Amino acid sequence: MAKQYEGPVRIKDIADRAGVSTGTVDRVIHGRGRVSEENERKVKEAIASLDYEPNILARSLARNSNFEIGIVIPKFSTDSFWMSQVNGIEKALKNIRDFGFSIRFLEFDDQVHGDMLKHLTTIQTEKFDGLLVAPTITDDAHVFLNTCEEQDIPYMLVNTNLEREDDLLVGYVGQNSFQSGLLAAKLLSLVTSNKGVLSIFHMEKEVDNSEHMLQKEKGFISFFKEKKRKPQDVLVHRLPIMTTTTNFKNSVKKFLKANPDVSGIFVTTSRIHFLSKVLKKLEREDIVIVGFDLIKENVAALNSYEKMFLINQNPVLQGYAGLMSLFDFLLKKKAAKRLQYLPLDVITKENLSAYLDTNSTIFEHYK
Amino acid sequence: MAKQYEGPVRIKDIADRAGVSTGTVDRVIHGRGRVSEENERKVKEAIASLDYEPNILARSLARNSNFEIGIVIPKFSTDSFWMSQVNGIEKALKNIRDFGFSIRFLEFDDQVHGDMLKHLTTIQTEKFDGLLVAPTITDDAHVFLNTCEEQDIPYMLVNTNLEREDDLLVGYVGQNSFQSGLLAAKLLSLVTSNKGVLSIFHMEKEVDNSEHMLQKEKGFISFFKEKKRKPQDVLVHRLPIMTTTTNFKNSVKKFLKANPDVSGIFVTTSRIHFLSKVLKKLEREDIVIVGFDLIKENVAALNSYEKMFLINQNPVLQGYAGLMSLFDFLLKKKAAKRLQYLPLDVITKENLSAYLDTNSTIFEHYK
DNA sequence: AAAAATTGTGTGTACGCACACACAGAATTG
DNA sequence: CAATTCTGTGTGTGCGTACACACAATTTTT
Repeated sequence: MAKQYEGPVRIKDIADRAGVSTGTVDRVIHGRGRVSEENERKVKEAIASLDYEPNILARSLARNSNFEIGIVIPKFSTDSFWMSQVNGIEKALKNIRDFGFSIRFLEFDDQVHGDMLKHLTTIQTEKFDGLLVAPTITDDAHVFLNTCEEQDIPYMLVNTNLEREDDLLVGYVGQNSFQSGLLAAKLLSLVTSNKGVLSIFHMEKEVDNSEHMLQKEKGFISFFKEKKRKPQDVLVHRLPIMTTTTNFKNSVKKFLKANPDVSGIFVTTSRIHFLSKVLKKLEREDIVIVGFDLIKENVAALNSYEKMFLINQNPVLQGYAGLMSLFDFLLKKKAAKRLQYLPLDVITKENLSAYLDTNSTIFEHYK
Repeated sequence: MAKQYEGPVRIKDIADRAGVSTGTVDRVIHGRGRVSEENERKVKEAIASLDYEPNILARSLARNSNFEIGIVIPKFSTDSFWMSQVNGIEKALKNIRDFGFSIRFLEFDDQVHGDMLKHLTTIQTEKFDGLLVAPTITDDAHVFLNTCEEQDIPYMLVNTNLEREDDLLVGYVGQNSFQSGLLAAKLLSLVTSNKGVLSIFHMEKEVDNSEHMLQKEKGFISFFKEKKRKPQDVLVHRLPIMTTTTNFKNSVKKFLKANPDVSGIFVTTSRIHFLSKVLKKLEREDIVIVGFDLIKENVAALNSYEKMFLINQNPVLQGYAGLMSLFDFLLKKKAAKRLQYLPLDVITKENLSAYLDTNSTIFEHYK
């Protein structure tokens, strides 16, 4: 009773079996109407009994349609983290270009509140088929995404997750910020042998408007709640972004004078390289530090500061997976997983070179 | 001077530019000959200057051929490492099925010398378009791969790298065994603070026939050469695979009696869970151990033995990347990178759950 | 030296499959 | 009976592939 293999079923086979033309079958498949009930029934029966599945290659080729995806991320020309994201995005693009996908960058300055909104008119005027958005500034992002909803444009979030009830929200890809805070706490705890006081540095202007930083803080603190250490053992310190290096150095100096028993510091951004330099100058290299992202300044810091860990968010993979999810959503009409968390890679001076060697190659051939 | 975007370059564009027909362009692309030097030069110039890349959809559709790939790996029904490889392979297959790819498993027992060779007649009789081979047993593998050469079947190596001068060798994907030995040495060295003697356990029947184990040993030892520690500080110990657990326990016991100052052991296989159990029984949990692979027995070991590290080879990614490389090679006629090293993930009790959470999702949507 | 056969070089075009438009014929309406 | 709507067919398109064929240049045969 095994079904005999007759090669892939084509639309022509359906047409023959139902006694109609391929055009009619096509209209049934796409619900374009203009088919008598009688024929529609026959065609559906034929599709079911022959177990027809359209050839996705021929479909894409024939449709000959273009999908334009807008990439809404912080300006990347000067930022190696976002440059890596673009890297991943372009790798994904290479894979899906033949399917008619093209991209357009809509950069904004994430240090300027409201700058993201300058792209609102572009979104409204041109018709994008999808957007890849890094909602780094929470309130701006919500305004922006509300407009996407109005324009009926599906969007994918990267790097920072926002909770929104929205059918057009394809999903989120990035790190689990809460988990990364937890991991940072574990690392500091392990290496300092639970001695001294630990601290969180938020080195960023708008902390309360940065969802991922808040999540990292929560994760960090929750580790100590579990371990029954007193909450007083954790200091949260908010530093505005440095206007001058001297400025920053002085505020760290003041902080250490007030808290001489600090044994570890968790920096919730990629700006940890500023801290490592200052600690060296202040001769406080006994302090263990944990920060984020394998940008080049941090690679240098890792090599010169002994007690330092980096947690990498794998920006290349983020960009790659982000665009691919939109592809899946638009072409296969397949919902992406709502939350795609990427691995938290721990990098030390020791495994740095192996990490750099290997991670560049894993996308070589994704199709 | 920016290059204007004119839509995808088609084969017709090349033909126009070179002043020939599409057929001629096609013959140049595929090296089918019958093209004058003059025209060949013109076509190649046009391809280069227009940055032509063939539309992979149209190519597959037109070629209308099937590719059958043989998967030659150790039997996976009872082995969770190879099961994960199959997992990755099947994920890759899902992506490339529409391009006419199908697979067929040719399993062998890697604990039985020569078992791999039972598939030789299959290779010779049926015509495979490509093979994905795990050359775990060196001499068997060479015999096998020589036959591939005779049959003109391109092959991709996974998990274990072999040096072969061979145009049909597409590439290798897996870990850098030498580097992983180096990393193991670093970890042990760090945690034991350079006190005591370190040892390598090869828990496998045929060590000299397992290229990756030999490489791990070399990497491990080279670390200490750099650090100017005396070679005597490293003991290499070869254990045959255990016939009975008691048997194994006794040989470990004997080893520890002879070498009471051992502070760390590097196990070059995934069988580290046997060792952790024995050390617990012998009350030598002071010994730090490093081993390979996140198989379920090792996950359990990780949770019950404090001083243990695992280096993961990411089998899912290996299988995935292996098959995708063959796809690239056969369809895009693009040579894969000869060596694709995957990241060396260090896993401890601490980051285990985050690792398990995240790593499953990254293939969701690769196309 | 002429004719025939062989080789070299190149063009034209029918696939593969799904899509979508132009159009034809039938049924329905006014 | 003409005009409109509905239903369905035919066919050109997207792009690359690969075969059939044409024509020229060269070699071989007579």
